[in-house]
Amino acid sequence: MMGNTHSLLDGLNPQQMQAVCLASGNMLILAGAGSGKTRVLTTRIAWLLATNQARPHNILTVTFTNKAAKEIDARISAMVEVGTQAMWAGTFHGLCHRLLRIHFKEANLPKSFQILDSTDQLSVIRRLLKTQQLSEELLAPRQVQYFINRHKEAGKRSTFLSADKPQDQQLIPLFQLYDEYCQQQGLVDFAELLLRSHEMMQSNPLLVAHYQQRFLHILVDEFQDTNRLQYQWLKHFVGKESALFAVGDDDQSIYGFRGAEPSNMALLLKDYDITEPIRLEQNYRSVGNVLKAANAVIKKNTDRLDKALWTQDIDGEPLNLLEAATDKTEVAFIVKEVSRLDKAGILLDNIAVLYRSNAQSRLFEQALFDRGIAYRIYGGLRFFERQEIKHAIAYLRLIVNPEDNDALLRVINVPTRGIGLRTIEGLIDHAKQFNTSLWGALKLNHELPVKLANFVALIENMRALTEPMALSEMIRLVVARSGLKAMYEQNLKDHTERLENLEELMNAAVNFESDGDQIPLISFLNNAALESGEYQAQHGQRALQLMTVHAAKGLEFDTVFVSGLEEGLFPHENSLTNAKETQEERRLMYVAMTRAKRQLYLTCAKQRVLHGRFNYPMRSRFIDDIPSQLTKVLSDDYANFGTTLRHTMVTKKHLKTMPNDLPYQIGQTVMHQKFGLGVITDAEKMGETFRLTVNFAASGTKWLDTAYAKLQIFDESMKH
DNA sequence: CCGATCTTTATTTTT
DNA sequence: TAAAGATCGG
Repeated sequence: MMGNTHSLLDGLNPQQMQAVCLASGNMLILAGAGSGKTRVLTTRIAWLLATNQARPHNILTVTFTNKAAKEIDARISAMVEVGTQAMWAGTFHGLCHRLLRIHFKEANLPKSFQILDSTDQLSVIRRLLKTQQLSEELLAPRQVQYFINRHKEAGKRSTFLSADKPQDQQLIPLFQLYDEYCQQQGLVDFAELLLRSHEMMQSNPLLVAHYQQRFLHILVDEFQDTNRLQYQWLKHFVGKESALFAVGDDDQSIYGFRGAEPSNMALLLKDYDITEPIRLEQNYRSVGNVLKAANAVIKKNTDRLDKALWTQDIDGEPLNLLEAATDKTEVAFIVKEVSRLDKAGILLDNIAVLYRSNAQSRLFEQALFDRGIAYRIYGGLRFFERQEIKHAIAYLRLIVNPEDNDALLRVINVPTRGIGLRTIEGLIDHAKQFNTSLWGALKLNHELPVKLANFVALIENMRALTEPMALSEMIRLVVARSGLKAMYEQNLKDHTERLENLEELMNAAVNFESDGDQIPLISFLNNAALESGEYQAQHGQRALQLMTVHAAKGLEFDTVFVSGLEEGLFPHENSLTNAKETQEERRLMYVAMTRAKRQLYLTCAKQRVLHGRFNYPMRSRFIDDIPSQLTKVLSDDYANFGTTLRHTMVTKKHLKTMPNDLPYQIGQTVMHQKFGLGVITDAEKMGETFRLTVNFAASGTKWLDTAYAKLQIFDESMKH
């Protein structure tokens, strides 16, 4: 089983070598972007195995995404001959889930507890607000959700909170009520997975001893993204005999919104007496120009441990900059460029299009489809969050556990079967009265209205029929019998896609049919909440990679397009009021740029449709932070996109509202003496003059009358 | 009391 | 734009 140890270590630089071959003890590796972080992590595992310092079951590897976990597993398998099944590798949430399944009793959970994803969580909260007679206007469900999650991620239960602010007086009891409801229903939200297993370990020295003995090596990737609870959770596993190996980069901390505390890195040094972390500062990924540009952007952040990332590589080509006329021409340009690169021999897998938010993927999808370019979108509308999938899953959940109120409410009238709001309210009252589940209330009543009786019969009938079936067959039957299939077949608008997704659900189920440990259906249902759904087609096929910047972390590509670089989109407008969040946006930009090995394109549009409206954003501050000698400005070549352009501009809305004698153009950048630079977003004729709506970079939106306001048309050539 | 249709509204990032 | 809520006709 001994691999060749020397070939494992070939080509590592001294710092990487030091990290891989650490003898014992805990260590933090400060690893800049592209410095071989993942390589060090995986090589260390392979080295531990190859030199017999550890067996697979002694190793616990924690990552942040399922994709990263798979990647690590694949790389190790390629390096060593030992099977890695006994190794525990996964996300914090995945690992906690595993723990709770094994030790459900110690965690005080029912055996068949279900995981609540964020959408489910929100609807539970909505319903809770309703039962408490609290109007959503007074207390936004999202705010309640944020309150609960934020505290759980800090390791706090409602009972440990004191109402400092007046609003907390309402929120704390809600938090408590929510937790009671989840406990009673056997529901576990994402943060609860962590908190619950943390508490379980805390009160269970035997378990702690067991796992400390088992896991001699605990490796954590992307350590800068751990939150306080995750940090405390990790501590349970680090014993006298075990070694914690954490890898991170504070410049790549992009999960602040999820409670990530980059300060955990400093805490780690202190708590584990690490005097000197190992620093990996040589970048092996990107050419000089890309690295210089990325450094110029990140340098503007104040809260950072300054690092000196350098490369031996050549400068390479300048970065390509494009300010397109519209979001459509931006996409058209990128797609055309991709097709050119493809023909020039760059593999499509090696090209990525990145964007700030998932909604931006639609335009690309359309354009790529039209052009016949293979593409693969990661994330996006998560497979298991689509309504048709949720409906199907709710039926399955009801079959497993009829007491599942949420599942029942979701499908009792989907497809519509004449059970309306009144009936359901009556049912809820009835259940409350007899202190039972909704299903219990249905069974209690012997004179059920026909429609309700039919529903009960349907569920029981499906349960009986599917009992002997394989999982995928079971899903097929449920989709057909429940009427979901017929419902989507009738609905011509989106029927193909939804039916295809249901079909895909059956395909995904096949993978769980041979899961020996558990009842396939149960393990399938639980994975549904945690897996983001890499079940998209085109597996193995060479395809252009599309994803959010968040999803791209840890990956690298020959050529990278960062699109939608506009103020309000990237940096996102929700982050502009908060300096901390603006810094996170900047780190996000840094992550995006450093994904590129050889070529980097930065693009933005002067006009963009957002939430179904036209917007005229300024280009992103991040573009202006890059020294102009590193960039080359491209044009989106109007002639080629004339059709798309005309299509966008000549909408009814524009014909109606745009006075044709307007001396300016919508979308034009103008300079105002007092307000500075801005973009004209709207115009209205007011008698002889016009009232312009101008979005100023510094001071926001203003209305200006052309009779008074002196606006200077801002010449593009002045910028560069 | 249901269900279809109109209206409103809220839109980041991930597990 | 799309999903959730409010309204209206049967």
